[in-house]
Amino acid sequence: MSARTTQHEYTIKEAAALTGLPASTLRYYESIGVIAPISRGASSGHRLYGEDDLDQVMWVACLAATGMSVSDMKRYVANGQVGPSAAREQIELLEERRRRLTDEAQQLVLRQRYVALKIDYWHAVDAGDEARAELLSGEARVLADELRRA
Amino acid sequence: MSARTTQHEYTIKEAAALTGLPASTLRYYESIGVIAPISRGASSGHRLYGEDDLDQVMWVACLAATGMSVSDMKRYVANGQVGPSAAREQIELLEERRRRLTDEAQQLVLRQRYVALKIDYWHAVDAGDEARAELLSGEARVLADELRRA
DNA sequence: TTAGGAACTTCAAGTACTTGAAGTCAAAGG
DNA sequence: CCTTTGACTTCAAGTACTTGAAGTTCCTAA
Repeated sequence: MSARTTQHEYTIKEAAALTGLPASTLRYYESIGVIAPISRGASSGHRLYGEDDLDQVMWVACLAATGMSVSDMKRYVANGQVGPSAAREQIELLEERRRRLTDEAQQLVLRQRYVALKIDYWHAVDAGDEARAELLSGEARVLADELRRA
Repeated sequence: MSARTTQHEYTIKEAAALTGLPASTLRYYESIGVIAPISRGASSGHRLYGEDDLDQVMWVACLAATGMSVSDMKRYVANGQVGPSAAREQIELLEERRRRLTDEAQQLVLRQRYVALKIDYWHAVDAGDEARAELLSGEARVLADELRRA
């Protein structure tokens, strides 16, 4: 590393704002070892986040956003510090994430169709169109049947 | 109510898929009284969700999705009953839910791209392709920013 | 310099699910 | 008919925060 002399330091509140994680979660992640211990102010004992700390927290925030569990994040971050030797495990972890995201996407499409159907249904009920409401109810049933086959 | 003779019934798995709430959450909500007790199969004891039950669960799912606490949902459902009289309010909530699902879908696509990029990155590292790893690392950073702002 | 308030600290308890264990039930294949 | 497979059941324990209490420190302004 080169010119780190001008390393700015941030309070927990600033770090929270910059990474999008609540301050309470930052403390929690540190307490269980998902992120490394943050240095403290000499007199205050308050946490002081450096640029490097912020990078790490942002990385963890990304993993959390993809739905990775805390224990997996812990392992992933630990491996990231080890280096290229952990590439295989990184890939395995990420492949698993990808599979889960694909499943999620399929579920999401189904849900979008169901909600759209329900909106039409309540419009029909509101308009007193009993026949159309019944029809749309049937379509919801078809959607459920499709689900059984999938 | 009129032609409710053709009322279709759904398993907890189907109800979960259609409403977007996990089966475990459906049971949990029922156990704490957020949703009414669901009728059971005569011999099996398994829950059987009717169309009306599904409407109620969908309603509760909408409330939950907007961040309402469980205790508030309980009070809300207990006081203001759910029915055709509330069609307009149902539609409003479902429209909001549709918007959120659209956002979720967009977010999901970004996450898929992010994870795919990270997989490529680690493959590059594993293959010792420094240049490609560096390139992909930069791309991931751009995408991470997009992910956070979305 | 001293008072007040905002922001920080730890620790314990609460919330809202989520998962695992152990067992029941029902349709499909031999 | 019997076994296997898979979805369901309850209940207890675990997870991932989140909130609240009680106390300390920082900052501003009189």
